[in-house]
Amino acid sequence: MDRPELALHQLHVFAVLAEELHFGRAAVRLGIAQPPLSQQIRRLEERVGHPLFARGPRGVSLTPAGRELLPAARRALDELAAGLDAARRIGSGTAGRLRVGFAASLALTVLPALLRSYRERYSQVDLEIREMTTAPQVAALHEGEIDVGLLREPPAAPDLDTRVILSEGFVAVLPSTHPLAAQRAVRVKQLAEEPFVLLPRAIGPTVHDRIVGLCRAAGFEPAIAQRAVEWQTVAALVEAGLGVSLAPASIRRIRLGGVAYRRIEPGTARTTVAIGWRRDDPNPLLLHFLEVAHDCFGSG
Amino acid sequence: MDRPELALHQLHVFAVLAEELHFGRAAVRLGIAQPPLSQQIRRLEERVGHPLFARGPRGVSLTPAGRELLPAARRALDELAAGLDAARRIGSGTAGRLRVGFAASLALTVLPALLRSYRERYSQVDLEIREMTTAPQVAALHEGEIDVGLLREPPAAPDLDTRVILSEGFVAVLPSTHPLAAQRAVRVKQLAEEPFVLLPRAIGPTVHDRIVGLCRAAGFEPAIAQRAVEWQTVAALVEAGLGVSLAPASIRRIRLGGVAYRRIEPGTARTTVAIGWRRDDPNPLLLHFLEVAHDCFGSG
DNA sequence: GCGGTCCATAGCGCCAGAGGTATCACACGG
DNA sequence: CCGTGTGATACCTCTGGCGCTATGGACCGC
Repeated sequence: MDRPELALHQLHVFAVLAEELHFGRAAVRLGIAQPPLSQQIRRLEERVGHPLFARGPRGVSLTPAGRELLPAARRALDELAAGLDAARRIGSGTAGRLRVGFAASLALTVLPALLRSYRERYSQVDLEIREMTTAPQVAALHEGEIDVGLLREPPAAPDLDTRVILSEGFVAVLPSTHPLAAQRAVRVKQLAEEPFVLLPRAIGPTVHDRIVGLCRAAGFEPAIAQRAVEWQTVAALVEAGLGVSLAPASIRRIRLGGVAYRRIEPGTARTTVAIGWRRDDPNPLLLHFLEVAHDCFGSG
Repeated sequence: MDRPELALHQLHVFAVLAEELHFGRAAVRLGIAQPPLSQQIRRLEERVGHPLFARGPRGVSLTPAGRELLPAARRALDELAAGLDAARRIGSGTAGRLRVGFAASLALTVLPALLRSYRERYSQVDLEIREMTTAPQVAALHEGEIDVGLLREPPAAPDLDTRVILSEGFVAVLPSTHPLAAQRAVRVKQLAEEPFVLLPRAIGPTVHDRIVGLCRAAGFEPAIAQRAVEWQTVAALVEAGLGVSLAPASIRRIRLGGVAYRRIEPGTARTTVAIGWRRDDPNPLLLHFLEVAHDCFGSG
């Protein structure tokens, strides 16, 4: 590509004059005096190599060469104005596309609140959310496949930054008719003989292993009677009496009439949810997303 | 439309850097040193208001804002390069559109030679030829409907310039078997008893009236036995024995085996063909057309 | 012929910015 | 730990060209 021969400024002047077809009026519209306008046009014509306007005593008219150049000039000006505008919107983070990965265990808890808040503030941003477990999220962040991830138990990765947005305990999920639901807190050991409803391990290996780990720490292997791919379904199955479950506390947001959530004892076990991103990612949308997350979940 | 905020030059620099993704190489391609390139990019980024490149130690990459601006910049640059090129071609008269009016009596004589010569030299010019008699041509020139006209017996019009490209006598058109074809020249009077083949007056009133005038000057009213809208047809009808004709000498270019063209006496009557154009027309195609006409038909 | 309209020309002041050189800061690899 | 390659920074020069005012010159209508 050759160096551009024309100045955009002159093309603008040209376009205005081509509309007015009158040096005086065009100069007024441009906010300059008439002689400078004449100069600009002359300079442009010199660069083009041919006259663009035919000067008459009753105003001016375009020459064929001018008629040919005009649409190109207009398109170029519009193109740039639009492109610049779009670039600025993206640069300022008020528009663009943000690809968000999330762990399945967050699909009905932190994710909706976060996305809703974000959408409210940045309605022009195209959010692309993708469900994936923690390890693939880390890989996808590295590959640039996603811009931000919502991770359970964030691993430390060299090029990634993470911020914990939620640290929560576990709760027992019980049918409200269950005897244990009468207690304010449930000892994990008390669930030893109960059938369990859990997510398949493949969906959320991290949280799955934590839950199974809790049971083992209490001295039993949970008897998994039923699997369900969404926490909502897990809750529904518990409500239907198919079993009990242990889940991160944020599951409380799923409110079902026949389900009771009870603090467990010991309550020391906690699981963290973090937001992760490429440390060197300059994308302003990311910063905004982090801000929104901060506002949503405190200074976690 | 607002004043443009960017300099095309910077967009060019931007586009090159976006291709190379390396300040050093881009600077070489641009033929400048590296620091000025850094400055250009910085200036552009300042105007846009956001970084366009993410600088890394192993080269640079585009930010989302940069990715958004790049296609717009490229399109604008291409647009302008193409538009400028087209405008120059038109300005220099090597491309464009030229609307040519012509009198029917020239359709098979001067017109083809002229157009062929012109097309050879200016192959990119879009020639639009339109058959019309002299008076409408003059009007069409005034209206800007045509750019140049080929006129029989050009009238003097205030805003039009004309140049005679051909001044020719008349010839008798005879079947080659006709007794008069044995003579080298024919007196008009000798045609008094012959049936005539002529164009309808509406097609070429000027030349038609000149021919009828020749007969009257020789003392008779021509008996028009047949009309034909093209001179080629006239010649063919003469060949077929339907009559004789009088025609401008350039009709000789229509070569038919059974037709003889003979000089007439007295040979003083001449008809002129002129090229006409708007005096103030800046169209360079017109100048070229006049040049070609000059070369084709001498400095007449 | 005179004033009005319209564009071109001349000459001037001024500064944004393009380009240069020299040097720095940083990251990475041996 | 030091060389190498990357881009950034500092500082300088110089000029292109933008805009101004004042004036010229062509044309038109009254």
